[in-house]
Amino acid sequence: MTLSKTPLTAADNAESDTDREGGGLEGGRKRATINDIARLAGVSKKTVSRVINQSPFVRDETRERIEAVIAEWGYAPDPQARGLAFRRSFLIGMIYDNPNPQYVVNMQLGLLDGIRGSGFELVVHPCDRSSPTFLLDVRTFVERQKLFGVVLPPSVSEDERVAKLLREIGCEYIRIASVELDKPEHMIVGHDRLGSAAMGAHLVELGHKKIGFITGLPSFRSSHERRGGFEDALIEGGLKLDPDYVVQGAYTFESGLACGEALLAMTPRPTAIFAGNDEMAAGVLQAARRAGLQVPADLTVVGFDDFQIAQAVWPPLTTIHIPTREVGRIAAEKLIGAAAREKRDPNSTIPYLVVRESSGPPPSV
Amino acid sequence: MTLSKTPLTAADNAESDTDREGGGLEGGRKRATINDIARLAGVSKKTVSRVINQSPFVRDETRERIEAVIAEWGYAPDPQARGLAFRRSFLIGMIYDNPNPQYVVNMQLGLLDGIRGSGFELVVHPCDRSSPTFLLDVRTFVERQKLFGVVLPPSVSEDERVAKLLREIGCEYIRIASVELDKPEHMIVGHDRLGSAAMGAHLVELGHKKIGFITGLPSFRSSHERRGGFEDALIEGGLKLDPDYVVQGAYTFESGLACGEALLAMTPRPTAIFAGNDEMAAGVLQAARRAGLQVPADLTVVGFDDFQIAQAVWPPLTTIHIPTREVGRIAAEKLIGAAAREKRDPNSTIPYLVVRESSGPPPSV
DNA sequence: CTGAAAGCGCTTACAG
DNA sequence: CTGAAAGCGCTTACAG
Repeated sequence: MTLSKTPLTAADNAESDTDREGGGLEGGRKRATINDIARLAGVSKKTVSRVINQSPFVRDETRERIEAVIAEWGYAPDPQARGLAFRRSFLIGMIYDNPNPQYVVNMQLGLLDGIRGSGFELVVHPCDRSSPTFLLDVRTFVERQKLFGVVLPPSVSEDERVAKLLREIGCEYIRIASVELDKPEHMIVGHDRLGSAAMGAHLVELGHKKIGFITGLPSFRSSHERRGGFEDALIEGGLKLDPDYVVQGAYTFESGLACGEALLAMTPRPTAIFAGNDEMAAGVLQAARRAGLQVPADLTVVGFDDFQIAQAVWPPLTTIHIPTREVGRIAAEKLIGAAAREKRDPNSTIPYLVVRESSGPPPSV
Repeated sequence: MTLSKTPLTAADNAESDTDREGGGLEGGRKRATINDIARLAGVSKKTVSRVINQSPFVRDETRERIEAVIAEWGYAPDPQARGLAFRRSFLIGMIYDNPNPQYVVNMQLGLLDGIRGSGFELVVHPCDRSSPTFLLDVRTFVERQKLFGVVLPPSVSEDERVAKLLREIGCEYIRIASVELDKPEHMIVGHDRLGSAAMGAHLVELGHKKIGFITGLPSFRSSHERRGGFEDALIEGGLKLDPDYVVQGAYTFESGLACGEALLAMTPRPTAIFAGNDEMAAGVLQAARRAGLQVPADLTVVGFDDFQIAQAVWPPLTTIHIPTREVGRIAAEKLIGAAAREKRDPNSTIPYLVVRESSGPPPSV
C-alpha cells in the first residue's frame, strides 16, 4: 500500500552526474520506432499506427509499403507506449487461489498458449480470498497495471464480489468454473458434473453398491458439482448415495487419509470410495494400506483431475481427466478476442474417464 | 514474430463513431496523476517526481507536504508512464524450463514474496532451451517488455548464452544455481552439494555399504552436484560409490521406476537407493513393490527436494529439503535492490535432511 | 532546493 | 484514404 519506492532512485541522485550510459542498450542499434518506420515509408506516423492496428482505412498499396518496411526492420510497437496512449496495458492477469501446483502450472501454460504471438504477456497474481484487503488488492492490481483483462480460475471465479468489482472498473474478465455463473462471454465452463457422472457410471457398471464419497472444500463450487453429478449417475444406475457415506474432505492428501480412515471404519465397509480429487484419493490409498486392504481387490479407490500424482501412486488411479491447459488456452483466446481462429472441438473442455488399476469389481462376499 | 495484431482494432475502426466511453472507467473518479498532486501541493510536477523517486534534493517541509497530499489521494504513479520515461518497465521476468510444477509454483511464490509492495509485477516465461529460436525468444521477450530484470532458475540459469545475451542488452539478471557460475551479484547459490552430502552421511550412519544412485538429467547442473556431494560423503565415511551402481535417470517418475528396476536386478542387490529427486524416488518405491521388497526393511529409498510427493507416497520419503520459496524471495529482493532490508540468516538457502520412514538400517544378512 | 521545457513512443480527436 | 496537433503520465537534461 505504500508508495512504490523503487531503487531507480539512483537516476535522480545522479542529477549532477554525467557518466551514466542511459541504462546500457549497447550491443545493438536502437530498436526502430514508429517515427522511423513512418519516415522510411514516406508516410505519417498516424498511418503507420493505422497499419499496426489493422484499420481498414488505408489504401492497399500504402499498407503493403509500410508492412514491407516494418518487416525489413523487424519493428514491433512498444507495448508500454501503446498502452499509455490506449490507457490500457497489454498484460493479462491470472488471479487465483487454487492450491494445487499442477493445476496452477497447467493453467498458466494454457493461458500462455492462448496469448502466444499476440504481444500480450501473463502476470500472475495468487491471492487469499479470506484476506480483509482481498478486494482492494485485486482492484489495486488491476487498476495500477491497467490490465487488459484477467482470467479467474476457481475458486476466485466463484466470487461474485470480484466479478462485480471488475465490471465496475471496466476490466475484461473470464471466469473458469464448473457451472455457468455469468454471461457466456465471461465464462468457460468446466462441466465437472459430467466428469463425476462418468465416474458414477463406471462404479455402477463394476457392480458396486456400497460407495463412499469424499467431498472437496465446500468453498469450491466444484465440490458440489462433483458430488451432484455423481449422485445423479448413481440414481441413474438404480442406486442412491447414502449421506452417511459422504464425508467432508479438504482437497488435500491429509484430509483424504483421514476421510478414508473414517469411511473404512464404517459398517458395512464401502467397496468403493470416490474422492473429490486425486490428492485425496492418494490419501485413501494410504488409509487402505494401513487397514491392510488390497486395492482394488478389497477396495476400489478413484479420484478426479488426472494430475501426475494419479500415476505416481500404487496402484495408479482410475480418475477423471480435466483438460486444464486446453481450458486455459481457450480462456485466454476468448479474453484477447483471438477465439475462433480455427474451428474448435466444442467438447475439448469436457472431462473424461481414465481407467487405471485402482478400480475393479467389488469383492465377492 | 508477427506484428502484434491486437483486437484493439475496434478503436481505430471507430474513428467515425462517437459512442465510445473511453474504455469505461465509470465506477469512480479518475485516479489522481502527478499533475493533480503537484497542483494540490502547490509545487511543480518535477518536485513530486523527486519525492516519488526519493531524491535527497527536496526540502523536508516540501517533501512532507507532498507526501501528505499523496497519502490523502491514495496516489500511486502509473508504472506504464514511468516506465516509458525510464525506458524500462517495472516488470520482472521468470524465464524457466524446470518441469516440476511444485518447483515452479514455489519459485513464483518466492519471487512474489520478494517484490511484494514494491510496485513490481512478475511475468512468467516458460521456455525450451533446445528450440532453435530460444535465444531470439528470450531477447524479444526482454527487449519488447523492457524488463527491469529477470530471474533464471535451473537449467536456464546454467546456460551461458543466456547470461551473455542479457549482459549485452543491458538487462539485470539473477541466476539461481547449485554452484557459483557468475559474479556474486548475479548469483543465488543453492548448495545442492551440501544436501546430498547430508544424505550420504545419513546412509553411512545407518550402516549401508552397497548403495545405488540414480542421477538426474545430465543437462541439469544439479545432477552432477548432487552426485558429487554424495560421493564425497561416502568417501568421508570410508565407502566408495561403485560406478556400476550409478544409473542415469531423467528426474521423472517413470525414469525412477526403470532405474529402480535396473538397480534391483543387480547382484549383489543394493540395500539403499538414493534417487536424485523425490519424483524418481517414488518410482523406485514402485519398483521395490513390484519386486516384492519391503521399504525400509529390505531396501532404503531416499530422495531429494522434499516436494509434496515425498509425503504422498508410502512410506513417506526421507529426503533433502530445498527452500525454494525462500531462495526465490531472496533472488527477487536482490534483483530489485531490496535486499538486506533485514539481517538474513545466511544459511536460509541451504538444503537440509528430513528423515521419514523410507530409510532404515540395511537388512541383516 | 525548485521549475519550465522537451521527450519517451504511441494513439486520439479533428481536419481535410 | 491521410496527416498535423495535442495528449497519455511520467522523467530527463538544463537552468536558476
